[in-house]
Amino acid sequence: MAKNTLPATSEHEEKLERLLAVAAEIFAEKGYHHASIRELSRRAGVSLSGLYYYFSSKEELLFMIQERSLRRVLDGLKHKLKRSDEPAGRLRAMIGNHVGFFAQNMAAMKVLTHEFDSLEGKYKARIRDLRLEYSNLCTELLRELRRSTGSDEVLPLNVATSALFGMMNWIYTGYQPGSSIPVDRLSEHLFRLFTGGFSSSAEPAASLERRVG
Amino acid sequence: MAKNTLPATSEHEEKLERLLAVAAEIFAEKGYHHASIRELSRRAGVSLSGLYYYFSSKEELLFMIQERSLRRVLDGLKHKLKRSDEPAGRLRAMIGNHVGFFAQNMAAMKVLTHEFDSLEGKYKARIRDLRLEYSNLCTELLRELRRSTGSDEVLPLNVATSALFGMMNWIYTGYQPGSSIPVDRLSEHLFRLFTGGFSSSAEPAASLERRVG
Amino acid sequence: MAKNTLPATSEHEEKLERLLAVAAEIFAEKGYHHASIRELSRRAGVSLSGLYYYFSSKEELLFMIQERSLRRVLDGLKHKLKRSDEPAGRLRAMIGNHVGFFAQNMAAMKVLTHEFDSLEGKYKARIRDLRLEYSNLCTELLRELRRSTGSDEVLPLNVATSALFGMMNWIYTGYQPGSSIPVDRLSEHLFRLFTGGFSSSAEPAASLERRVG
Amino acid sequence: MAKNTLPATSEHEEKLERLLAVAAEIFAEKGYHHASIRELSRRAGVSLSGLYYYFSSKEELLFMIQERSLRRVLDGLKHKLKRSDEPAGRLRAMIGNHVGFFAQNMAAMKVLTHEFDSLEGKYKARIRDLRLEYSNLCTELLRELRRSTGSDEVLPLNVATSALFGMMNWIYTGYQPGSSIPVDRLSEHLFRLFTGGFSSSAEPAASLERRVG
DNA sequence: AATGAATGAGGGTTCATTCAT
DNA sequence: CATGAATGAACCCTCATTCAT
Repeated sequence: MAKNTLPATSEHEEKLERLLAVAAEIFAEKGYHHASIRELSRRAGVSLSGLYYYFSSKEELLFMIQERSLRRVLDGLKHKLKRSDEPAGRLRAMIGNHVGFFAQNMAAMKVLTHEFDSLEGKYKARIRDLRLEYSNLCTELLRELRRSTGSDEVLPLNVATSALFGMMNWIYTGYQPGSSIPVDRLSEHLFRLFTGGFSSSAEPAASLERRVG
Repeated sequence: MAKNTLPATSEHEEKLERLLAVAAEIFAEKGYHHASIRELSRRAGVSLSGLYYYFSSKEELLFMIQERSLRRVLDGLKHKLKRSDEPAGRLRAMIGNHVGFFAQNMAAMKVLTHEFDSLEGKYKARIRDLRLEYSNLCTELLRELRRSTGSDEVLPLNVATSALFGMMNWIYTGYQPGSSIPVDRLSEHLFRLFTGGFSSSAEPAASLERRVG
Repeated sequence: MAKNTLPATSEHEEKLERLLAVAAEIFAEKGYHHASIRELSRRAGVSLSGLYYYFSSKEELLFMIQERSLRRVLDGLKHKLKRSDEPAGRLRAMIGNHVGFFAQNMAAMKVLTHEFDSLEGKYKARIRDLRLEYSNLCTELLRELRRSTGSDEVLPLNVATSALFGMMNWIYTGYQPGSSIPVDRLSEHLFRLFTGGFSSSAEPAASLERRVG
Repeated sequence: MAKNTLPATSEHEEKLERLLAVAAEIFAEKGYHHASIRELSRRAGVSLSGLYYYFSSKEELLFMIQERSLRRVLDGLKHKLKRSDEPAGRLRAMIGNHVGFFAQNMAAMKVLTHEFDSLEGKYKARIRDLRLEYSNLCTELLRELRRSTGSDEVLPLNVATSALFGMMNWIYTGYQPGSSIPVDRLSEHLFRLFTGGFSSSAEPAASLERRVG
């Protein structure tokens, strides 16, 4: 009976999405605090006050950008993990998912990695929870992998997780579009670099030192 | 009497140093753009206008913090590199130097890693040069190491460098003082994690997959 | 069927009346200028733009609240005055009417007493006229009373009128519902307090001083 | 030794006082919420931001106006009460003090009587305390007076206090400068009007009714 | 060497109101 | 009748910086 059965993405949602994209670009370029709603208004072609129909504060804007990015990364990851049972493949999927998403949503991901502390109160708490969920999931993958390779490593898993995220998030620092390696290759490089050190345990490092000593 | 014969470190320099330290803390806490000179004035116990005797703009303040940190890291590294000839030891020295410095100058190092894009014009150019020098030096260490282990890796060295810096810089994200591993152990963990993957080349990764497959 | 034959109180009028009541509450709570049409929209469950079908501006809203209240007070008073011929009874009726109406329409009456100056132009003029009519009627009652008691008071009647309104309007300042005296008693108190001073002329005050001196 | 021994009123304090006076005028004219800091800036000949050197928010401005007025009224009253021991004289002093202060500081006093609810939080609490102190002191004066005249009135003292403040505060509603009675006479009128009713208790009112009935 | 006082530019946000649908 | 979406004007406030002293 209804003229249009509600589409998956309403016009309203579409416009909000577009605003979030533009805002993410500005936040990524200038940093959250230096960015101005007035510039968003200009770039989006919407009046300053008109923006507030779509969000209720600059901070909510930041929150929405971070939340949607994180959710999409997490959902993508969970979906991919269903396809693989063996630990190395699962870690490879995780890295591929993260790096791939980063490459395709550079602005939003930069905001996600750089502007967590710009949030406050409830917003911050909710993003912290999501981040924790993501990071715990990742730590779990590492635990599986370690168990499967039988290495009795002393490297604390949280340090490993941190290092892995550091590698993945830093790689696009100072990135110039077009000047770089295809995402697939990059992911594979990072995967090997990390698992090489992570799975080889203390011994290979020792052997390395012997070899080079 | 000798008030005016310039001592090795003049009173003026000492006070500037103190201001830089306080400023670094504020910048680290709130981010450069959100931080306010007023707060520096408050925390340092100096009048707002009095501050401008020691620096000429907020941006110069940011520049000085970054420049001094980078120089000290670089100088420390160069000094330590003199003591060792073998590639693995030299890389270990580099990681130890960076992580150690980070742990001891958390605020300044956070500013260094987070606020490069907040600089502009000449300031930005000069910090870029120093960063490049540091990063090139690091890439050189990796090249030495690869040559010495004989691995004909396809992993591009700039990717490796990026990944290494990512690991080192990320490790103190969300750091809570007192709740963590001693710096020496942390450095060693990172060293092994990185070199394990970096030096084992494609083969170990392949063997890993065989093992887990 | 009779949807379009205008009833004594049309649906339209009923809804307007409800809106005026809600608006009066908001204006009383926050003051006219601080109150927002958005809040009226929220509390009344009508869309922001939907409101403008019932009134054409925020100021008209304020005007309507004041006008209707004043008219009802005035009409009530005139009606009651028909029942009594003796001056004291007529003044008592006036006070009872005012205080009673205040107690039953606290919000609207607060708006009436507090927000006259928030009106402008024609709206203000029309309310001023009504206020004047009310106040003149009241002054007339005082004149009757004075004549009947034969007191040759020097107290100017407009001062007396002002004082009387002050007493009546102030009494509900900081009023907490339920914590107070019944309206009838309150009216009687005010009536006696006022007439006691008003009718006793200069002499009793002198005697008072003698007594306490 | 000091160049100038600090004067009772520093230049800074003088300027603040001037700003408060101008602000009080604007608040009195347009109401707190409708008044704009921009207009204060214009009328005071100080830049918008320059104002914030003297107060930290619009609400603090309102608070300072109310607090200083109240304190001056209270201090003036306490001082005058020292001179008189007999209850009627003390009440007369109270009314004279209040009305006199109102006449000389019309703007500030209008703000004090109209904009209490525009305050919030701590500011509101502190003004409420002062108001309470004033109102309690006034109630005490009434209690003394009643005791001394031996009248066993049933009129509750808080109603009497309310009525008295209502009379005093309302008298300048719609006041036009120059068009009015001298303050002294006005005070005396109000004093007699109030005490006449307050002290004559139920009997005179009864006699009045008999007379007029 | 240091400061109190002042400023222009710009920030985020709210508001009453309108208009196509 | 009623609404979702949009707007221009105005709001309070903060900031880095300056300058006379």
